[in-house]
Amino acid sequence: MKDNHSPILIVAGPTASGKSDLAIQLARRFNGEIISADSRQVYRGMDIGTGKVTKREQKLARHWLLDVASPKRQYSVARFKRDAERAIRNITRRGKLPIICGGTGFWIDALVYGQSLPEVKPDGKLRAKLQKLSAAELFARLSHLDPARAAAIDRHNPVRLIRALEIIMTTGKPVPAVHRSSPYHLLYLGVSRPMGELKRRIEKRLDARLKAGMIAEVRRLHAMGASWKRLESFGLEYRWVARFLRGTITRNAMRDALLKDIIAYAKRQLTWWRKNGDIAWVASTTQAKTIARQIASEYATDAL
RNA sequence: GGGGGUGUGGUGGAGUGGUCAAUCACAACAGACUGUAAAUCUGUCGGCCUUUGGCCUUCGUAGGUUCGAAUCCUACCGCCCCCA
Repeated sequence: MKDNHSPILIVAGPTASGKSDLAIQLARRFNGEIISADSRQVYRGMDIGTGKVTKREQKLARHWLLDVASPKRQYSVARFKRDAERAIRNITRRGKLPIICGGTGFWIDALVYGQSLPEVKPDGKLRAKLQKLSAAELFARLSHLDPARAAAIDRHNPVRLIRALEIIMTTGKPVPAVHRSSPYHLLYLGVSRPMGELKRRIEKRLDARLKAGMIAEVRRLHAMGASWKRLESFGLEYRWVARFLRGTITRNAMRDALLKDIIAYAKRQLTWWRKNGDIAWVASTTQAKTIARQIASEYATDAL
């Protein structure tokens, strides 16, 4: 853990684990600022459905990368990486501790493990064209153009196949292999809870969101120009509430399906982190505080 | 009391004589992930084994018909509907 890299605290964890609250506590304790690593909280107007921290909570600790994009436009890992790096530099320069907090594992890893993403921007036209092809056809093309990538890719996954084709067709050269080292001194916390407890929290929170005006929020987004298709692609509350608003399902069916989907999502998040040996998992607030104390001493002795 | 219907794996629900351990969906479990990542995608899912195959036990219960039954017959039990 002793190196010259600047320290970064990460608070990751599945949805409804309580990581936002913990991050705020840690920020207050260690003079930190929070960088949200959440692929849906970057969008303006998506508040209730994403569980975005309130303005009042934002006063307790400064938050970065909330509300930085229009829901009508595409925000992506690459932009996140660039924006977050800028935020980290800004925070560090002022002698404060950057705290990455979020549930989007892919984004956190892209930022924190110094992966270089291929310099190929999404090409809407090309994607639209490729979308018409079946997975088998896409795979056949990729095998022809970039056999190495084809060998490693999930041949059934159109999203992956299309991006891989986009890269090879634009650059003509294969994607470099991933290396897993970090330019930062990582203090990687994971907030976990027993599955039963997590499910209860998810359900309770879902009902609170419905009561708090989640349906109106989605209606507003659509009125402001976010297409049904777009809302569908946001997943979870935005997907299911949009279906309800279009009248394809009842309110009860919406709630049931949504609950299942959120739970499945939490499991997928856990799968992402499970294999990551850098993470120190905390299961309770007390445990988090203990770890925080350790971090405090470490941070004081070798980081600054 | 009379008539009709129905009972399938954790759930819903197919299957109506052989190719059925039983379509499918959901749940459950496991996994992938390089600019859509709350998205997208994969595998397992009765039990056991020497696991591209073999064996065993399952389709309300008990018998029966048949070379062979989740599928046909009889009785019983449960549930539903109609008539009384």
